[in-house]
Amino acid sequence: MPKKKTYHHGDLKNALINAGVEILAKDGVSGLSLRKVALKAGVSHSAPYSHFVDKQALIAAISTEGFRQLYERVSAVADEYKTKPSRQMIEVAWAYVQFALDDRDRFKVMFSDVLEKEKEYPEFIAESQRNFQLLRMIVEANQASGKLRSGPSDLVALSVWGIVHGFVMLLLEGQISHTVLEKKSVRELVEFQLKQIMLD
Amino acid sequence: MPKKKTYHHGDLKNALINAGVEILAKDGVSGLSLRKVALKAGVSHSAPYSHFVDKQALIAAISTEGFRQLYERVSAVADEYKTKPSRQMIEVAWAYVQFALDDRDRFKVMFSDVLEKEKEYPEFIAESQRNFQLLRMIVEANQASGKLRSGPSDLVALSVWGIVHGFVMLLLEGQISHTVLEKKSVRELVEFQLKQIMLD
DNA sequence: GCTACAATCTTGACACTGTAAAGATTGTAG
DNA sequence: CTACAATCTTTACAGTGTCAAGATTGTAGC
Repeated sequence: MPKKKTYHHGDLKNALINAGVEILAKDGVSGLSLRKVALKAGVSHSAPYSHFVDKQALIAAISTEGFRQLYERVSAVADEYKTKPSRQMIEVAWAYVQFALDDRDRFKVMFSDVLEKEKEYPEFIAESQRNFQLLRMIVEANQASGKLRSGPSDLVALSVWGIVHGFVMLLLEGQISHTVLEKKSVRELVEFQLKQIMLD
Repeated sequence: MPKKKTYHHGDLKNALINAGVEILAKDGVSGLSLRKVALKAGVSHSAPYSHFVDKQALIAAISTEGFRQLYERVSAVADEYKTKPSRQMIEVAWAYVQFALDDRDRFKVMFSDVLEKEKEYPEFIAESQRNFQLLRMIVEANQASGKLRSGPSDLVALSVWGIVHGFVMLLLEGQISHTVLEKKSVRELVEFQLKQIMLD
């Protein structure tokens, strides 16, 4: 897609989101400023305000887009292992972990307190709930094949998400001791985590 | 403790930490600025630099202090239920959750990406590992009484921490759907989470 | 095709932030 | 009592989010 230097950018909104993701990957969350994002997108420092009322709004958009991509990846994996109940859960969890490790700072932004008033961003809420519903369906499939305890699927899904998400967070924060990481690979650790909660 | 208006504050370092905690509770993480902290402590905006090289360093100190208090509470509860293996784990988890809910923003700061280069703050690392070792001991006690699966206690501790911590995070981020929260109290949800991983 | 409008982008400004440098004040070791 | 080191203030600067005013441009209606 060739870029003409017109006054009107054409697709600035998405350009800003992408620029934000790149900056996030390179400079981390503390390096993410509206002005840098604007600069990277090749517009003036105030241009973003035509598309986002706030810095928070841009962050919300970045997070929302992140959830969309997460959904893509997880649902693809879930689909791929649809016929293998014994592996589906671990592969889904692994995809989740990889997504986090792939883009650590974006993942952190998606879940951490950077976005303060989530309630004000309905798209963000919708997209994150869509992810939860996906997990819930996967959980129900696993319950049906006896891989997971029965019980309210939303609560069990919460457990599964919690155990994996908690692990990822501790991993990203560097709170998992070096000695543990030396003994097991991350993949093995995820597997171990899941085995604690899964039946067999 | 009466405050004399001397040039030398006397205990500015701790005063700054406490001021930081207060501001965190009132204005959240985005409202936490070095200058406000200094103002609240009654000193000039540059005074903090005599005690902390960075804003990050102050945040590290706040987090470290938070971990100390968390240790206090968790170890007290663990001790209290030392002779009741059936309840110890849930009470410990509940104390953890309450600690988070008590001071949401400080808890978030302790675990979220606000503190970027944790490695540079050995006290912070030490204090958080001390907490993990405490949990590990509790886990070993629960393994001994058959409440938890056997296996490497550090890994099992990781699972327990992960499942509770993940739940708390999702709770704090408002990612737990309203409908779930209507059906069960938070305490019940914690219990449900733990039951997924505990034996009986 | 022309025109008026609305969307988009730029410029300039402001208050607030973290941080550095230089100097003022004070406790304390010798 | 004095010199020094620790502590605190003052001043300054670049970077930040945000707002208001104006410039540019696509486009709907004639």
